[in-house]
Amino acid sequence: MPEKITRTPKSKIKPQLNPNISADCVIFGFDFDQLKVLIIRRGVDANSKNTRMALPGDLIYDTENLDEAAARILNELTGLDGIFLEQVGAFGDPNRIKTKGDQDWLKSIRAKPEARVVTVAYYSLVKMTDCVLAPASFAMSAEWVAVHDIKELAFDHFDILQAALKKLKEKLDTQPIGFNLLPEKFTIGQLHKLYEAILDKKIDKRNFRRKIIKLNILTNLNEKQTGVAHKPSRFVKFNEKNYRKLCEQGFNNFSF
Amino acid sequence: MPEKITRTPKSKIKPQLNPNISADCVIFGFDFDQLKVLIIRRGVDANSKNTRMALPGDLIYDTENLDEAAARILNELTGLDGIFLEQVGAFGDPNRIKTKGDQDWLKSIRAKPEARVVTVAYYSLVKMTDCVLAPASFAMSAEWVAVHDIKELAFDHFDILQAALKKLKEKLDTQPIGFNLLPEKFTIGQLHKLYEAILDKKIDKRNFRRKIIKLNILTNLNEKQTGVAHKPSRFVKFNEKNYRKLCEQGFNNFSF
DNA sequence: TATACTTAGTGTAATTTAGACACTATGCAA
DNA sequence: TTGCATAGTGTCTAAATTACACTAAGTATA
Repeated sequence: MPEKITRTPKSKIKPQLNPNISADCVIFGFDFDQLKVLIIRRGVDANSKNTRMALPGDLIYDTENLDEAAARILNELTGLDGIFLEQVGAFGDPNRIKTKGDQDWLKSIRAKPEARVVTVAYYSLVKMTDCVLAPASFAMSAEWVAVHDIKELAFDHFDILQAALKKLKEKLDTQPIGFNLLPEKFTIGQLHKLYEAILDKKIDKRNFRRKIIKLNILTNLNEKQTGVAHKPSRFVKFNEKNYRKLCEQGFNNFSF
Repeated sequence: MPEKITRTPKSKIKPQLNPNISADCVIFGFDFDQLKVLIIRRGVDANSKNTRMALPGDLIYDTENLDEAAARILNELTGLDGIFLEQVGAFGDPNRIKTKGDQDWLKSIRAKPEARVVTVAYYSLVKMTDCVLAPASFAMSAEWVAVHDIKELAFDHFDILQAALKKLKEKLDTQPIGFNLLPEKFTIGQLHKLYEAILDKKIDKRNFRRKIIKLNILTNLNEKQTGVAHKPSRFVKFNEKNYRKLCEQGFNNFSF
């Protein structure tokens, strides 16, 4: 039996950043058209024009667990709490932060820029409109960038992004997590477009509708779109109760 | 473009163990009946009878990457090289090594037993008969234990084992990795039993055979079982060429 | 040497799922 | 009033899944 452990008062008062372990977040959003990622820019110095694009991340405190560290980073940058967050994995090549450009940057922000750092990557699904982007301690600025437009990132962040994308696609195949990227009210057409954006392929409209409707996890709202230059769609919302019921039955296939 | 980096001579000559990062391995084996895991025992002191069961693991060197660290641990314990090895994820609760029993043990083997350690877990599939179990630096002894019989392990190793099992099951759903647990020559009946052991459920014999045979990744050998008290089965072997061909076509469903 | 025991090896029918495919409806814009 | 854009709907075919029961061949035993 694990015993109850109290943290040392010291660490409670002054939590220490661990120089060897960081957390990075791949924060996905959807603008009803493309899959986006929240990318931060940091310069070598405060006024630098020589900025680098990277995933938001930070060293972790010795008092927080990995999930908490990721949630903290997400919160500092977006103001959001209680968000879908899942680990991608650990990335720890000894040379992952050793290119010249990365080192110049690190020297400006870390006490021990040359320390070996293993990072634990997370991915998160957020409603873009809920985000209030704040200049967090670790970022000069933050912006949404279309996944397709990202060709290069600092450190090994491009690899991390690709791993997160892969994980997201796999997850989407077995669980309807896409709702996390949409507002409370949405249309089936928007959901359809979201799946196409994430899976990066065309999905037949009628087959998609049939399959998602059969799951019985959408509740029809008596409300139509307004102000759109086409036939308005009915709004639906995600039915969490039915979803839980479905999960209990051991539901695990939702691939297209 | 990442620049070419040379390691400092210092770290080449005297690699340092990083006190904050470890790797743990969940090494699976199959004895034609049950799914087994390689479990080590360590005592508080050399002659201790008060041993604890744990997963093999060790702090990592600052010069090796995470995959290499896991491969090193696997190799030190089993003598094996070039083995299926996949990351499960990082486990880093600040209290994961803080129970009294764990600390007593750690004090006997680590320079900084109270240091916060994040561990990166891997799982591996090996042919049990190929293993030559050696008392590695981090183990008093090693033994194969049936997964079903493991109720408790040191640290958070029980959680890690469960996560590895989950990952293994998911992987088995999309790729025929089970061959790694069987000898070169095996029977379809043995493979069938392996799937039942891993997925922990009965699978219809005829449906299993039909599905695996249709994949065309088994080569029939002109050799029968001998010395078995029943109708002998024909041996087959895994056909890697056909498997690669299959993978190129984007094969990804092998669930039962 | 006959019988029991054990696993090998085989086919079919019913149901469910996946995939391809085309038209009408409705609101706004020009 | 016409055009434009997306909403919303059904059917057919092929493929996959599931459930299910007997004979074959070798060893062990009485």
